[in-house]
Amino acid sequence: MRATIREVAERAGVAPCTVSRVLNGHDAEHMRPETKERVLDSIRELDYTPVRAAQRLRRQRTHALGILVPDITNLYFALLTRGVESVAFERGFTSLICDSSHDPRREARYLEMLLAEDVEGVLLVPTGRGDASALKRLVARGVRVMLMDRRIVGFPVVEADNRGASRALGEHLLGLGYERMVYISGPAEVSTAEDRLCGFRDAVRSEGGDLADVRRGAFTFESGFDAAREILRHDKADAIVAANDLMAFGVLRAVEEEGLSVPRDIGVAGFDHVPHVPYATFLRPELTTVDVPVHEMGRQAARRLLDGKADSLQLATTLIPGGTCIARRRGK
Amino acid sequence: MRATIREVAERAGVAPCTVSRVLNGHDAEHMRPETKERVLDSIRELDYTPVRAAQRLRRQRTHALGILVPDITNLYFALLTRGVESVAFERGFTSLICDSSHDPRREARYLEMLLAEDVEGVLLVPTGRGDASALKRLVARGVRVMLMDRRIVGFPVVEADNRGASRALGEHLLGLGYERMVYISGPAEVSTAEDRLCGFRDAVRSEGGDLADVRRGAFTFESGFDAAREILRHDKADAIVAANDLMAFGVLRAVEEEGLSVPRDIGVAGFDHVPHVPYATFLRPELTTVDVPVHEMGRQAARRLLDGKADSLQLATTLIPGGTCIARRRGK
DNA sequence: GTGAAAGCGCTAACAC
DNA sequence: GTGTTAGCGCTTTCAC
Repeated sequence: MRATIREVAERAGVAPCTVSRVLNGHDAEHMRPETKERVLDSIRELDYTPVRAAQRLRRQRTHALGILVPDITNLYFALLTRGVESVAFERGFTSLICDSSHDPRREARYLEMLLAEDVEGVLLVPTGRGDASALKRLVARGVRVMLMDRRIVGFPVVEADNRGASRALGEHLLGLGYERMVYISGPAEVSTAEDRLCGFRDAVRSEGGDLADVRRGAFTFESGFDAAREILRHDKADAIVAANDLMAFGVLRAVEEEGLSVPRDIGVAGFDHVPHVPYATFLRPELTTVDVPVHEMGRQAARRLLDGKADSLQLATTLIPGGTCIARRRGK
Repeated sequence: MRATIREVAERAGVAPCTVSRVLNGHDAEHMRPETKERVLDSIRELDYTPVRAAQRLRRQRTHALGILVPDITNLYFALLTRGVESVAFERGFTSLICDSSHDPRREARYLEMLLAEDVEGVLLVPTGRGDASALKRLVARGVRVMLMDRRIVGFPVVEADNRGASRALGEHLLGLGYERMVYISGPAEVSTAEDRLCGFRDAVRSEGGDLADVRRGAFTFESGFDAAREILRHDKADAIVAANDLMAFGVLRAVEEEGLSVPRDIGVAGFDHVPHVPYATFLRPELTTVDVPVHEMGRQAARRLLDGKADSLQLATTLIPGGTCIARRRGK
């Protein structure tokens, strides 16, 4: 049913290796053009495609990459994934995209699977800082590993300058005159959450002040909503700052239900600018946030991994003050 | 550096085929337990994993599936992809997830790539109805093809009952008393857009009326926003119905900028209930929409493809009247 | 109950 | 310039 290299060779009246040479453009120079033509004709006539498994076995290379993120339905990670995949595709690599669902056990299973698939590299956004063992096993096998967005000690990472950006955000808000800010942080085991909290604290403390309160969320809409409700009932916050936009959306919702308005009654800020596509910005123009160049993060991570550069990289971010996008839109 | 089956065999003092039998649980019954133990020990000690390429070559099966969607950053398709992948993973299949970016040429390139990867099946949300040729080539090669969400004649599909659901939506809105409804449709070459428009028309006409106007959008936020602006300036609509939620979000934004309020001044409806995760519903409780069980769509499509059932399937949908989710939340 | 041997489809070193 | 040949790592038929 399916043509093999031998059938192509027979039909063209040549040996299999000649066909192979044509396919891989090997000694295209030293080959009689008419031979090449005959081979190409046979390939076309038989609709021949090389069997990848045979190539991989023979070449001892898979040209495959694994991408493992905590949640592909989260726009942030979807854009990151796309960045990685685009570079991989350009360079002739096949990407295996996996979704750990924020579950370290699923993460471990997928790493196992990627190992079994003999990927040459893995680009990973880890669920936490736990299982370096699974990663070390990959490295021991010669698989290149590059972390994205979140750090784990001992592995290279391409990440945003979360701490610096968060400090800048804090300074911006202090400049607007807020004095009783409550911070909703993210999961303890995630470096981005920690960095953002630290950076924000840096800013507040350098002014001699401190945060009115810090609560821990889970980077989800619900957890932002619940935390904000609590804050609005008990604290006398003049601003609520969430460690990511998803939680900030929850805050906005809670503020709205309380009959308050942003920024008149209270300030609200997020982080990571989940929108990237226009609609969330349009829906929530009052949100102050920080843009993380997540697509570029994916591209850089893939490039470095493929180029064999095993060192880390920090990407710069952009502060998006509330209201900006609306203004831009109106001005166009 | 990496162990092969022969090394495992030598270390266990058996022949390679015995190791293979253990790995694949073949004649586990007729095997001396101590032999099996010795083999398992060697596997563990050498951290052995079979080379997939060799297995695939020998077995003449890849256990790989292709998933090709127009935009993985769109939550709708991300959830669909996840549904497919979950079933594939459960059954020991590897998924190759691809993103055509709504571009028929990229779509063709990815189909090519999947063919080269020797996938056993392709689950596809086509960009349009154009290139059946690429699909036919796959089928001719023995690759199973299952469409999702959007139809192309001649191929099986798992889709929502868009026409029926849209009719129900129309009847619901008519029941609320709207009389001058303007419809924003989707791209002409996409069956879902066509079906939704037809169904909505069915409803309005069965009451002896007709739509005040029909405009064509591109299923994007921007196109919904722009169309709504036009409508609000020229038509005297009492309701705007968009063929998907993304455009409906654009409509809501335009309505807001116009200083109008939903549903007091104007009704707004969407389709496909993009939220699925709580946050969009929370942010936009006033939107009336139709829930499409898109994760289940993915699971069903994968199951049917893997089970060799090459017939189509329509899934039922659920009407979500505006305001419902807020009410539910408050009640909890 | 286990082993020997062939071969899946391809590539590359070496012939000529 | 092109062909011959060996072998990548695995599974499976057929011996015994």
